[in-house]
Amino acid sequence: MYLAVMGGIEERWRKGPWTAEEDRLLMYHVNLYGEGRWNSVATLAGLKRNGKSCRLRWVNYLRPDLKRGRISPHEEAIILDLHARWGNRWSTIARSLPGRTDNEIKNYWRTHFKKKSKVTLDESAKLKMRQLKRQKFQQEQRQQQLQQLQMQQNITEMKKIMSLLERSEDQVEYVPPIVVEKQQHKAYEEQQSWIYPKISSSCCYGSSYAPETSMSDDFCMWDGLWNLDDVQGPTFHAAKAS
DNA sequence: AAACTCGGCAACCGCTGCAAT
DNA sequence: CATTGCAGCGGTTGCCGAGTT
Repeated sequence: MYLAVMGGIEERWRKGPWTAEEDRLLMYHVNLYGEGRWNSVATLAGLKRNGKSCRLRWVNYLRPDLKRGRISPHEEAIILDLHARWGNRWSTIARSLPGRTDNEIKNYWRTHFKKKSKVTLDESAKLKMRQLKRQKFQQEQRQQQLQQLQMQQNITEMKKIMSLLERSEDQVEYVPPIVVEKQQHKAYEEQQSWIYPKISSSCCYGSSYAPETSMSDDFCMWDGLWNLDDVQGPTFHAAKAS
């Protein structure tokens, strides 16, 4: 959106770094009226910023619950772990790190790990990468297993129905589709409960992985399977492409 | 001292999903 | 159902300071 002024066109919205005064105005209005409705915050506060810019400034810099300072080794481990699981879903990762923003984590990843993956990796990092990739691979395997189980179940279900249909019609107890669906759903949940470990609903980090298979046994195989430059793996790319 | 490189970070841009109309 | 506006997300850019040549 632009505002015509003498001698040409000038942008209506201010851009670039925020001043202390702008910060003060924004903080004052958010504290007064709360988060959300960023476009009206911008105009009410008398800021020449668009709502988007206001939101970003608040979320990434002014929010009182933000944690300042360097990322701790523990946080780094969480980032690595969750990135292996979620890929570049920074906001999802940020939810597991209270006080850290998606932007912060994204920047941290880019400056620290993106480079590390290209430059020489020390052994511990390599080990970590392998572990993470292996976990990802196992997850995919479980997914496939589950799909196969579902298919098998559908087939047996179909067979059951077919055999029932073959019998005389009045002997058949009619099972409404909704009931079949419910039974299938129940069976599916049962399968999930043993294929997947219980995952905490409140916090995505902290959920346990499936039990580790012996590290030394399959290490060579994993080593050969993984291309260390490609951290995200085939599933991630496929998902992204679709 | 000047030029250059690089890391870190704030901010912008384009896109998507969703709710309201 | 189509349109519109908004919030949120991920990718990218550009600035700045510190370190190096």
